[in-house]
Amino acid sequence: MDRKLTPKGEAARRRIIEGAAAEIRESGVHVTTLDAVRARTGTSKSQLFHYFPKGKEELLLAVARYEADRVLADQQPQLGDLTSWPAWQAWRDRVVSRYREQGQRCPLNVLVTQLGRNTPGAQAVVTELMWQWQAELTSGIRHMQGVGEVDAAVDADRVAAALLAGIQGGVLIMLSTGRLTHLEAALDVAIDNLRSSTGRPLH
Amino acid sequence: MDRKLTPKGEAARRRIIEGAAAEIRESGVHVTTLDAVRARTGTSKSQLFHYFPKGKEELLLAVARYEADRVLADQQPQLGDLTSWPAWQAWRDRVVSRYREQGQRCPLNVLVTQLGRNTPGAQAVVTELMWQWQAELTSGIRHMQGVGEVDAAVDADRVAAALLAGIQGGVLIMLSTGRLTHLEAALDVAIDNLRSSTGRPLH
DNA sequence: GATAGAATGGACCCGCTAGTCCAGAACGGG
DNA sequence: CCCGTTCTGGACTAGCGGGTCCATTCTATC
Repeated sequence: MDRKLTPKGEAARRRIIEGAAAEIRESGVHVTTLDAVRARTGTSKSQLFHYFPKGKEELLLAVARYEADRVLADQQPQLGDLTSWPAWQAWRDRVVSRYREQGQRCPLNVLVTQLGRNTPGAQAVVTELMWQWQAELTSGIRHMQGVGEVDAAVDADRVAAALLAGIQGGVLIMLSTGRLTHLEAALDVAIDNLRSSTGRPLH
Repeated sequence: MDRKLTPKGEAARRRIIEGAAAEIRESGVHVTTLDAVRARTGTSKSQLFHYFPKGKEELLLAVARYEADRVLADQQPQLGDLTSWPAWQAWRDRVVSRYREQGQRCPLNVLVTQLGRNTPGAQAVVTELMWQWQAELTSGIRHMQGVGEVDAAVDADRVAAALLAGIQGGVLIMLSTGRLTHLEAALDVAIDNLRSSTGRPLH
């Protein structure tokens, strides 16, 4: 990983990763060829193998890391500040509008369903992403419990897990059907249920 | 589609589809080669193109239809009989145990994330599957509203959409992380919220 | 400004895979 | 039993894509 790279080399390496990521987002990982990446980034075959000696697999792993970082970053600062109902709503709107914009070019889904299946390394990246994402949601729910807006008896971690699943599924269904309704439903129903939990009779 | 096929031909065609489906479930669609299907099903190259003249794409579409049929069939009869809380629980357990058994070899996910992306035809198969699945869930919720077990003010279709998204995401996360917790959480939280909806103060 | 190591260009190779083709076997209706 | 159709076997092709290799140019440091 930490080979000696001059600034120029660093820039080239970065250019390759970003170009590959873009190419993969547009075309899918199994359609993307090294030659397409090479052409898009204005590099040569030997550069690809110079910066990623283990070849395509190593490049894909780097792309996975790159995309994973973006997924959560794209939801900030809202995701890290789920401290009131308007804040929850703002985050919800942010998520929905982001997925509306990007349509079929979905870094998250590419990462989870295409990159994440190939190697244990990429799988670990996905797992880590899910872990962090859920931690943010759990933290938001706990905060709402702290200020009495959510029933203290709610299992924050379980609800966060369910919400995360709903988001993942909503995105997946959007990519299959072209409709955002399921993503919106998952978010709205989850938030509604949290909001109306206070004073709800426990079973 | 309805070419003249003798019983023998029908059987061969069927054998090819099932073999291809099994191969794809085990190895993934982009790894599965026609030669692997050929070897597994004890057929020859010319047979593959005899029964699927348009080649691999046509075969994959047939596999998509085959797998889509199985996904819902595997949840029956429970999915079609969501008429009491124990019945809901039975369906929930059925789903969980099925996905626990099959582990990484998941027809649903192969269909949605690998087959469904290639052609408009396969995409339509996936959309249709989601549509039917959600209709079954909606129908179950409406029935519970009819017998007074779920608040009549609940938007059955929206809650069903959210639940479906949760299932899809739960399965997806299971395939990424190896854990069933998110699928279970999505199912349990959704059912819990339905159960405790009666008498809940509406926002 | 010399020199070692990094960065780049691009031709080449090899294996793999979808798809073609033709010859021949099996089948079914008359 | 005959003949057209369906079914099967397997060799062959064409092109693509990952990976190798070596020659050349650039860059940093002393």
